[in-house]
Amino acid sequence: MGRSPCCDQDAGVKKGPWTPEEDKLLVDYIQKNGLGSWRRLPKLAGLNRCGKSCRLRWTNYLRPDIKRGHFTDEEEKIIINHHAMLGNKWSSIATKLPGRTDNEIKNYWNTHLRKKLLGMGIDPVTHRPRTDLNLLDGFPNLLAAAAAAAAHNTWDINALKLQADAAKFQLLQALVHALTTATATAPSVDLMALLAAIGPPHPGRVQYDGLLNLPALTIVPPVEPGMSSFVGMLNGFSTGGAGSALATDGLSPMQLGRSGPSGSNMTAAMAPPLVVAEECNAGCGSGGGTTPCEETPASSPFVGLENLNYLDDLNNDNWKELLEQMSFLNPNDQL
DNA sequence: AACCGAAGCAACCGCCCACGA
DNA sequence: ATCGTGGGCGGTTGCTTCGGT
Repeated sequence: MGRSPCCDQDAGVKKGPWTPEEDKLLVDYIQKNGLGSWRRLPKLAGLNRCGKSCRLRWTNYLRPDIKRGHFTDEEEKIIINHHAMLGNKWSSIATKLPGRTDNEIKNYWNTHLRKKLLGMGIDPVTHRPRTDLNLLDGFPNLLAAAAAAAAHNTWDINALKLQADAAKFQLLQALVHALTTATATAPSVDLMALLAAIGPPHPGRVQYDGLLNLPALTIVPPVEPGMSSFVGMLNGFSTGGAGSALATDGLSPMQLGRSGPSGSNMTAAMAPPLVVAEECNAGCGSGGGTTPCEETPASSPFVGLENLNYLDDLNNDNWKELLEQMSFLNPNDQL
């Protein structure tokens, strides 16, 4: 097979930015003759460019149906949703955005959306909440951002809500870590009371006071640097908590990582996925594989989450108080 | 006004696959 | 079955613009 001898072997072909004159030659030729062999096109069109360069210039810039300008919120949403499912399959994502090129989407992702997700505490690669404790530093800001997003009804409210819950989850981990670590100062009684207050035991809520039943928790070595794993919590979350004081109701299935019935997917449970790649239900054979699904997903990863009542939690001042109480933790003490 | 670093983006590079001979 | 070619794709580069000092 081998790599095709492309323009890189053609001596003297021009590289770099295209001039308006070159653009005109290319556009005129394609309008007159249509798309054909890109390799032969430069010579026929009178361009001192390689065919590949002509193709890229045409598909990414000169094509008449190209839509330029700022991406709308709706387009951003589509990109993020599909990136969560397809990964860096920019061309596949581009098919969902008529007029946008894969290159433009890729650049927009790298320069805007990636940073946006990072700013929200979301790993742009896994679309899961970042698992480092530094996230907790920004937890109050996260709450404020989520509240602001709710007030303005912006699209990323669900992401923020989920992220806030993920942060809470990590906060609980930090708390349990602190409570079970000899190096930490003994928590105050107020902190204990606060823990219980955050999660009153009613349907649809994690029974956080179960965390106080620490002997029931099994501490295992960190699954990766900076993370600890609490089998007791994990089992409680993923199995419904038979024998555990924890209930699963307070966290969505997505946050629970859709781990198997055994709860063995420890990483997923410790880092609840914000967006879960849906299995392709269009029969294309992809979904979980490397082949991008070309079909429109049956549902957005966010669909259905709107019904979850997160704002009550976000507005729960007890969380903010808990953060303040958590000051006994060494900020540099990673889990 | 000049300098400098960061950000944005167009374009290029090189690997890969599909397809026809 | 093998090979050559065309073209698609994701990653990277480098130029330009912008904002801060």
